[in-house]
Amino acid sequence: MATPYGYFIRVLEKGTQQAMNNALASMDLTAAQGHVMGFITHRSEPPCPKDIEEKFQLSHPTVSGILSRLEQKGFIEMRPDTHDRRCKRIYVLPKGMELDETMQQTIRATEEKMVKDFTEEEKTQFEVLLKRAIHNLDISGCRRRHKEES
Amino acid sequence: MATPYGYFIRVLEKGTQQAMNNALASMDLTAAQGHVMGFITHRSEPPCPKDIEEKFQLSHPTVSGILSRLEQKGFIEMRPDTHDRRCKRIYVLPKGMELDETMQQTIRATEEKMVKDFTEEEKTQFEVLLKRAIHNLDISGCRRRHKEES
DNA sequence: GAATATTGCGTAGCGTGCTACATGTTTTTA
DNA sequence: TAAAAACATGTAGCACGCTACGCAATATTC
Repeated sequence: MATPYGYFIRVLEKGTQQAMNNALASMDLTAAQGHVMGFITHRSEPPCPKDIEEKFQLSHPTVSGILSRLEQKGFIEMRPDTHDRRCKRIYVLPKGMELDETMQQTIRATEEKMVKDFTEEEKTQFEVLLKRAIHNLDISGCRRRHKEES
Repeated sequence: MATPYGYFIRVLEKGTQQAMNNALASMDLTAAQGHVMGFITHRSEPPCPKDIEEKFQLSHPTVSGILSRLEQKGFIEMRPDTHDRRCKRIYVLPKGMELDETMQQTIRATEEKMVKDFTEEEKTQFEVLLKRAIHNLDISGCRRRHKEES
């Protein structure tokens, strides 16, 4: 076992997940739900589930489950698109809007905590290495076809 | 959204997970199961579930589930410790022993693919930064107390 | 226009992560 | 020795990843 990067990545991922969960718990949100809420709130157009799948590289059932829970909590609402009835449009409800500011701040604070003693160079390096590692594996999240980055 | 490290970490973790799953699928193993099998096989003493929890920073129910599946597949066997009947000792069965060589090789190959175009310096740097990020979050996996590194 | 392919979503079922609670076994304390 | 604390494991129940399958709506092809 030369250098178990996989181990560190697992632990780090679990750590960030947990830190986010703790930070967002007071808002009745999980980490995944928080990220999705942020994305929906800051879209010019109400997105479809499909957009979220692509953005976060998640499978449909995963996104579907997260959206159900968000809907159940009264943060969002889903209505079929008027033109293409296959698509569902996701609308943020007032209760969901209220979360936004605190949530973004919380997410940001947690991100920053992780690299709190990194120099600017190290931050850049870290991001570069993460991206290259992702590229090397080239599963690119799922087996979805590539699209131009949005 | 300054620098969403969290995003890259999630994607990278998912990528390695998936790569490992694909690589080990032919052996009827998942990534998690493979890592646990490796640990059990290369222990001088047959470990307890507790040892695995500490090694991989996982909760008891998680480890418990993985071990059940490994046992069901006939790779391992669990018997109560003779001296302390609270503990279960985990023994690798012949069918599990057979896996080892191929499995270790596969895991290693996937790890190396991830950093295939990294210089030695970059590899070191990557590991250092991952460790520091983990330390900064200091959830240290779970809420378990620290122990001397084994 | 009709048959076919593609697309978007839903559900079933599983593995892996968690917390919270219960059980039985040691160890410690009184 | 008896009561209490600590410890290792088990189970219930949930969130979130996945694959595989099915259905309805749109697009494409003939």
